[in-house]
Amino acid sequence: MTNPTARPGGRTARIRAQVLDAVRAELAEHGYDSLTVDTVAARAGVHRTTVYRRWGDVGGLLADVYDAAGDDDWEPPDTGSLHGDLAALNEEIQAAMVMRPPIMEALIAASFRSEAAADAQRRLWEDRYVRCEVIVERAIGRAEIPPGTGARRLLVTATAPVYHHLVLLRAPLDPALPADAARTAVLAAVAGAFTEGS
Amino acid sequence: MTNPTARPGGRTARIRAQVLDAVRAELAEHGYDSLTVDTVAARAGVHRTTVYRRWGDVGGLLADVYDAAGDDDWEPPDTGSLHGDLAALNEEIQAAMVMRPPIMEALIAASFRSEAAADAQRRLWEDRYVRCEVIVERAIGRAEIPPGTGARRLLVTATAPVYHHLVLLRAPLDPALPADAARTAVLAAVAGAFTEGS
DNA sequence: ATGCTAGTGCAACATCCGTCGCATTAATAG
DNA sequence: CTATTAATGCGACGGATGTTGCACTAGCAT
Repeated sequence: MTNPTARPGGRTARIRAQVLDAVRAELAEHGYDSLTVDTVAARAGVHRTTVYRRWGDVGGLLADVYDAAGDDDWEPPDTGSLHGDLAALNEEIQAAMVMRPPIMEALIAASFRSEAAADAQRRLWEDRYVRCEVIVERAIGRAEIPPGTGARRLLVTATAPVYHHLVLLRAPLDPALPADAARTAVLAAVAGAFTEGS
Repeated sequence: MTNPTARPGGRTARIRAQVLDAVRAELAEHGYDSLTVDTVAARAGVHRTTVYRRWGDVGGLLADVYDAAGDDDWEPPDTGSLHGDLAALNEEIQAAMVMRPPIMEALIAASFRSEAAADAQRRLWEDRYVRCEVIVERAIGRAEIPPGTGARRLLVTATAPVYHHLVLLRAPLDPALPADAARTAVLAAVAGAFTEGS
């Protein structure tokens, strides 16, 4: 017996699909600036009130777009070397930040205005870091880096400069940065920077 | 002969001071959320239009608060070791992000909405990184790290994880992170991660 | 089919946000 | 002191942003 109050029927799902499609389309055509509840509702052929009631604000819309995307098929790169994996990962991050439609960029911007978007962003990054731990495990298996290397700290060291450069400093894209940051993290890991006992 | 159109007289300066004080007070009492042009104007005893004309938006106000602060007296820490300097620097960054009133945090949030705030932020960070280059020079002088070590890349490697943790991931404050990130950067620098010729 | 009701459409409303034209004030030059 | 003219005050406006009450539509159970 399902919850009698729930009603995930055809119309609800259909409207959700219409609205989320409208968000993606609007994002692709006019970017994050013109992404307002009104615009999305009009494009989806849905009344403003419906969007406000179900999603609350723009951040809620983006968060739902992200959850709906549910990119559960994503896997971290596997190039055969730690440096190759990290560099490829950083390239993906850099590409995602410049991507059209700029979903990633929009989500980050929205996370400063909406709690829902901030949560979606936290969930996304947490998920990604967990999935990427296999990169470190493989490197340990290849004896590239010492056993006991902390995966999370290594991954943050490798990727943080890319985010810092593009999101915070908003500096022009630096093609060498992904590989450079990856190389730095590898050298630090080899030197034992991420092993527990000092 | 000064420019006859300029008029930096008493009233202009007085109103600027009133408005900037109001921004700081409002920020301290109610945070960044309730920091609107209207609120600030009312608190400063100034008309809304005046604020809109001179500062444009909330980002402009924050940018001017920052410029007015003009912390030209700031100097990077000098502890006697590269690791000590970087760890102290990261501690300062972490403290600035938790500081009350949250000027730094507000400036970052505003930089996603206002071009003026984004510029102020860029200027601030650029200035800080340039000033911090002396940390790397001193370390080279002490023969802690190889000559030719790129200051900027070393500094970004050391500080980016702190920003990433607090601003993007919005994770709870990690007291060990400043020292850890500093240690990582030192190890990478010693291993030659930031020297030009490979 | 029929009734129930979650979900939606609709319109009116209250704010907030930013801009504009014009009157007024006050800093500066002479 | 007087004239000039930035800078400010003021009110009104147009548009965007959310909210609310009510009617209605369409899933779902029976």
